[in-house]
Amino acid sequence: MSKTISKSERTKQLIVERTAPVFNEKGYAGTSLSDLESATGLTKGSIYGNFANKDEVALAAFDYNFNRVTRYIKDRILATDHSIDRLLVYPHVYRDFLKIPFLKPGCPILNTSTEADDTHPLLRERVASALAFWKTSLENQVKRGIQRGEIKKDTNPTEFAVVLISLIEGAIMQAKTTGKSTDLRVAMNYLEKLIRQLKT
Amino acid sequence: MSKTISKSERTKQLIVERTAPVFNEKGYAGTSLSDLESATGLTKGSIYGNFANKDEVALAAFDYNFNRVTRYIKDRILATDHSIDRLLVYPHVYRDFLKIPFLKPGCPILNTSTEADDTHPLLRERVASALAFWKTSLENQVKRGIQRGEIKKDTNPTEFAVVLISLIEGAIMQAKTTGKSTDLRVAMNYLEKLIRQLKT
DNA sequence: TTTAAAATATACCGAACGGTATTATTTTAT
DNA sequence: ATAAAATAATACCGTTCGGTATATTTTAAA
Repeated sequence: MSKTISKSERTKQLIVERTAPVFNEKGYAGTSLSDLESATGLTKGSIYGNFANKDEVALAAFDYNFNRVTRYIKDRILATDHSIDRLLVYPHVYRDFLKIPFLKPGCPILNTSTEADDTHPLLRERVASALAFWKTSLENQVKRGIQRGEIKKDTNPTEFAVVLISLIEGAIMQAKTTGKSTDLRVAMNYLEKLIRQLKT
Repeated sequence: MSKTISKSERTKQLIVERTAPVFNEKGYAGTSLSDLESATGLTKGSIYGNFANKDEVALAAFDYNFNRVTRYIKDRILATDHSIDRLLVYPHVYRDFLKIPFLKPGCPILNTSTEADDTHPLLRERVASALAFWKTSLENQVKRGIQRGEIKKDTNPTEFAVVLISLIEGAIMQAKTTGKSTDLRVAMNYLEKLIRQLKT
């Protein structure tokens, strides 16, 4: 099927892969074109032959970073069956968040959101979509659990989703600031208790 | 006592007051010297006569922003007596977070943390101190409540502090990203329930 | 194998960056 | 009132910024 991948498509992909970690670590304003050059080993001319401007690279980089986390979580969720176990994937993964190499610079949603919310409408919009996707996915997991009789019927899917996201993102912020994952573990232990209480 | 406030001290204060909101909105890397000029109405020469460099202005601006939030909360806490009521100040204040003018650009801790954690050691250190102060203060409030018999004895002060901070910061991030405070309210309603459950 | 097209590198643009030496102007203390 | 000292404005520094026109190389089709 996909026998022919054009050269430009390959370099485009390379640019995104190599620059995505830089954008996640340094932020949009903090990442310069020369950063992009040294990350890719390409020149400005080459990068701008594949992307219209810095914005487009940043947007593609965010998508790449977000998809990577999403895939990481999804793989682990699909490896389990019971709804409670599926939800437990979150505290289990995020407990060791800082040990996952490609997530050292933090959560792309959190990093990008705080920088872009008041300054970069396009990027903010991407983050908003990512967040909405995550939230809906969580709500659906809860609903699935209720239908299957694995999760208490009076559970509020939206409240659970918002609380889970808040706990994770808030705890990551604390861990990144202190440099220790103590608080992250405390928060994830709490989240785990919370999830187990949902069990019928 | 403080009859003589030197001119330089006054302008120093003016620079901090005027630039603090800019730093909170645009971030450290996103705020330029010309931004500082237009925010203060002063020239570079004047600003650099009072501060050694951009870093020092940014550090002072962060302290200013953090103290402002802290004072805002503290005033409301000291106006109540019962430990549960004191803790309830947090969800009550942060529910309307985005409506408080000087907090429109978001929480200074959250904004500064995500930008500085991997890029700006001095600034990161300031945020770490601010966060530690907040956490300790929360733990002490819980301990006070236990001593007074107002809060259940088996309450874990550290866990409560970490969870409260996570819920607040995580929910702010969501609200800032979506532009709506719906999720912030959901999270604060949950936090309120959580606090009421601590009551003896 | 030749050749046109596509992709990349080179060399450069004006603007904005953070920062500073010097000059002009206020304050302040006498 | 005045001189010294403190403060602010001006004018400028070299560097880096994001971006681009042009030249060169690489790729793929004929």
